Amino acid sequence: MSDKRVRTRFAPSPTGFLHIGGVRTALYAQLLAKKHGGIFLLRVEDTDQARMVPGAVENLCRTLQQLNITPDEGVWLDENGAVTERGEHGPYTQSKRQAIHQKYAQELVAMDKAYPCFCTAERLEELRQTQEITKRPTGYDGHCRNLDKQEVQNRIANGEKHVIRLKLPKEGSVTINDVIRGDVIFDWKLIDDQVIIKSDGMATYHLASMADDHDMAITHVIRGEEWLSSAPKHVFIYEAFGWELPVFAHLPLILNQDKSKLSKRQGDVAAEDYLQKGYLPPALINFLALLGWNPSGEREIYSHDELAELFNLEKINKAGAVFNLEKLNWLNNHYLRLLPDEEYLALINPHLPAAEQDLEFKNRIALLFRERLILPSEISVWSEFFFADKLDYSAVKLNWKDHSTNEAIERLKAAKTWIAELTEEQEHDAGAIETIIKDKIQTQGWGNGDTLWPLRVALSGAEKSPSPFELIATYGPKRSLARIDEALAFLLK
RNA sequence: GGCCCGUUCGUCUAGGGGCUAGGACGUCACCCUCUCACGGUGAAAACAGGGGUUCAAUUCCCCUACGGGCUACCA
Repeated sequence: MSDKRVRTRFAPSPTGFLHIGGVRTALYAQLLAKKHGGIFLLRVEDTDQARMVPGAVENLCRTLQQLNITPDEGVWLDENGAVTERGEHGPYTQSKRQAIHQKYAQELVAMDKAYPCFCTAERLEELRQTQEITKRPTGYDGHCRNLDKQEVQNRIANGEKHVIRLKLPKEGSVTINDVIRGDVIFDWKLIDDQVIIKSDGMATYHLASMADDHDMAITHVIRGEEWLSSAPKHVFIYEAFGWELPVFAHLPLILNQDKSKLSKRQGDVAAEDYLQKGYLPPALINFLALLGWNPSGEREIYSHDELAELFNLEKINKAGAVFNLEKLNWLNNHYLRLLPDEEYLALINPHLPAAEQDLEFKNRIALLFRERLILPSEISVWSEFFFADKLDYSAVKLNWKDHSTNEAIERLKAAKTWIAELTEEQEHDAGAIETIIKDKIQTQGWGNGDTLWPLRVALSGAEKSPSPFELIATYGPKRSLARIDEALAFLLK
């Protein structure tokens, strides 16, 4: 490679949500640009008017920016959240480049590398059906490939509807050099004369994307594997114009559990859904980066910056990768635990009852369950008993194993006096509380189990919960004593 | 059907002509322990199959099987 500046791009079409696979494609493009001090740009491919979804561009940009995959150039969201463009190579929205695409198409026609085609949709449909019935490969039969020039001019002058097709070689082969897959050879005779300008005047992907990649000085075309089969057409266009080819990298697909292409049916594929559920951007980035690429070694955790430093196209895997939600969950828990307390608390607070006014109490609860959470929203289930007016003890056993109820009552009464004696410094210190209570238990000659179990169940109303020391520290003495009284009342009833 | 791509534990992967094939998630066991979670220790778990090449193939080549992508006036 020459030392020219690396320029990569992510070029989605605004047909709805941002697919999680698209996020990875965008991420790799950004990572490569970052690594080489280059430019990562966002271009919107909206040449198919029929599939346009209102608001999709904003949504796309917002999701990308939330994930810190903000483009250096091209389409982006300004401070007010409005869609704008920046950069010298614009416009970056393909529908605004129609005239440019038209000009390139005419040049191709002039060079005899493309031709107008007047075939109707009906004729094409008939052709396909005949081919299918006779079990021949489907494809355009070249009906308009060699029309008389004068006839073509007349028909166009008469306003006859037409498209422009590529005039591909009929023999020989073409070799695509892909950084990930090496040389891939295709026979020209098997490749269709692809439509590059539709009858509505809009270019198709094949022309639009190549023309724009060239005009925007893209050095590395990073895209999904589904494009590999059409790469010959793209190389043909580049070579027809004598343009220097970009580096091609066709990424392996992200798959469902059953190895089919990741689809909506089998889980969430929209990046925004993950964000909304509470998956953290660094966790998502870490996870996606390692889905199909690995810098070698045994590390699992990488920051966005570290990824940019280590990234390289050559180490991308060839095989598709199953989207492993379990691992994403593990990563999210990991990143949740790494968050500064302030940020963590801000994330959790919305999931705690708004009616509870004691913010300190709520914060202690949030911190208590931190290592158990995969998603912030899960706090509401874990912490439910803290906010309940009354606990229901009927479903749990307050006495330890085969110990008696009277024994449980005795231990709970003792615990009340211990809690009442806690100093202000001790009352929210689980460690100190543990030392004190264990010491008291020992002086009494009691056992940890027969004392701590009733105490913990009295405080939580549940068989499974954090330790009684943590519960006391989280509740504070007043609420702790009230809970124990509730349990006592239940036992003495 | 045709063309193209792929195949290391269940999953993500490391490795690469000679290794006890390594790590992570998940699973299981044990430890810690009043329960759960965390943490610690350990276990089960893979080179798709068949031919070559080679002193030696999981690694290189070929074939088969299986999986996937493409086969639009969609991207």
